Amino acid sequence: MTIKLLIMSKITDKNTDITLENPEIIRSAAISKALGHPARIAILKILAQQKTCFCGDITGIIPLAQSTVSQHLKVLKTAGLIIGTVEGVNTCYCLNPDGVKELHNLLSELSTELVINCC
Amino acid sequence: MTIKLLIMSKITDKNTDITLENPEIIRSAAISKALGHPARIAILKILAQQKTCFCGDITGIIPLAQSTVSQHLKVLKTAGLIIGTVEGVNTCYCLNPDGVKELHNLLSELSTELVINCC
DNA sequence: TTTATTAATCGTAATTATACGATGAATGGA
DNA sequence: TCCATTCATCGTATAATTACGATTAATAAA
Repeated sequence: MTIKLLIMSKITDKNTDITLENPEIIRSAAISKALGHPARIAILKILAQQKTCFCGDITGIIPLAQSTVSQHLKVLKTAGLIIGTVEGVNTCYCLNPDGVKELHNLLSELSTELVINCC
Repeated sequence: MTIKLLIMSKITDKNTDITLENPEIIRSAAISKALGHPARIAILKILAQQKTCFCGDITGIIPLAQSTVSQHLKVLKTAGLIIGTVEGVNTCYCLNPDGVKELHNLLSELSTELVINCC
């Protein structure tokens, strides 16, 4: 086995081994955690439906205080699932394509792995 | 519109409307929350790989105290993602097919909705 | 019967999450 | 310039999460 292949297998191992240090597992958990509140799923769905919207729009739709909505938006932003752009006095939020793609890839990979190997 | 259709449309609305009371959103968030920790994703992957295993096996693989693993197993069980069967002094855990299917359906539906409508 | 093993639960401590109102910075309009 | 609007952040209270060791109940083995 060449050194290159050895390194490749190590990289592969790192992403397939079931370890708490596995970056795929860590990232999947982080994304799932961000999805782990009804308000945040609702926000993502609103952004998917309306493409872009202001923080105030969301506050109008979801019956939570403005500060609470802002906190949820921060969680989604920190998780890389949305992007916020300041437009004058408003902040325009939209889905982050990269984050959403990652979400889709990681979660469909995981859920497929689970359904296939379901007892 | 007949009464039946009216009722059907109401049921449909209940599952498509973006509300914090929408059962699909609530369930998706609950499942995501259960996935929201690396240890729990690792446990699910172990169960997918080994089909069934005892609590002690998992404790051997994941570097966490037995009580902590037991707590994570409880979270997954409460979320309906795994099943635990007492076998003598051991408890045999396996994936819950119904829960895993629900996970797969809800999360792929959500992630597809998000990727399709990504800016 | 006594002892060992397994795994759930209890008790506890530290951290994180969730919600709200209040405050403050930035911008737009009067 | 002054006021209104928007939204992030602060302060804060409460609840939930995460981790651990200790304990307990149930079963298996000696």
